[in-house]
Amino acid sequence: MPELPEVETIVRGLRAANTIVEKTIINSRVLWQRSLAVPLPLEFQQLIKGQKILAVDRRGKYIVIKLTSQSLLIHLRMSGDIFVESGESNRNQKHDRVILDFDDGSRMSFNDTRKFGRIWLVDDPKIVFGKLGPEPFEESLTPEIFFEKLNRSKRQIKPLLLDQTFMAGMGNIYTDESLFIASIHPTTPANLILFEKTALLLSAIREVLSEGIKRNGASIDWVYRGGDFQNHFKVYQRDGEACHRCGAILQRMVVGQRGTHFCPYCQPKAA
DNA sequence: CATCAACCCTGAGAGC
DNA sequence: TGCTCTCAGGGTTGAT
Repeated sequence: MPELPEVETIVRGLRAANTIVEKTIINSRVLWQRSLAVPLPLEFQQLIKGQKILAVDRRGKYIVIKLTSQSLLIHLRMSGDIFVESGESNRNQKHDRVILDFDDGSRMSFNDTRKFGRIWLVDDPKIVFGKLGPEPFEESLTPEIFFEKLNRSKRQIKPLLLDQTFMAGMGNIYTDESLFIASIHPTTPANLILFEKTALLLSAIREVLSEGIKRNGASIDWVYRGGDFQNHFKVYQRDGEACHRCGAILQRMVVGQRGTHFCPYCQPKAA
């Protein structure tokens, strides 16, 4: 499930020389209509044809592809992935949903098994992510401001961190890992967390995301292959196993309708 | 404002 | 081997 580090890894790959930047889209194929959030397939194909790719960026979990006169936004959601290739492909193309053909004979495929991913072709990206919260690495997001944001909410800390309007980019994995590092129970009301603890949480978030980016960036090929961060989870999907820090048996519970993994000893409910 | 259920989907894993 | 059932999971929407 692509979260910020996975999306960042894909974006860096797409940004690499001779991948998609500077190429012109000469044709597009929409194999699953609902992968397009906006506009409708026919208009999408007419509008995107002839546009050149100028740059690739990331905002939260969105891939932002700047075109000549518009922006192509891609959200991978649960199972989305991007492949760029030329000539015959030995890849499983079963779940390809939208394909862009380039002027040099190569193509970019949006592959999405579960069909949750979405693509937007818009004049102004702000229309799509106008309400997104700050980037976790934004310098203006100081420990003081982070504390104030948390202090303003009575919501449980985990669902709050997953709320993209609070902060953009966090997903289930990195949230569980961050809360473990900061020793905060996932159901703790945000406004009850003391300043020192919130500062620790912010640095934990940045540490975990950086580690994720580093691991996925370690992929040999530019295409996202899953990286190897999954081998470094401290709590995620480790319920029933021993906590690396204290040896207690890690637990799983549902918080805000999400599977949540934590250490009952390191992350006591009293916080 | 906070919480919650339903929905969108498929494949993996469990149970038989 | 293979069938049926359950469920995860990001984000949106609508109800409480």
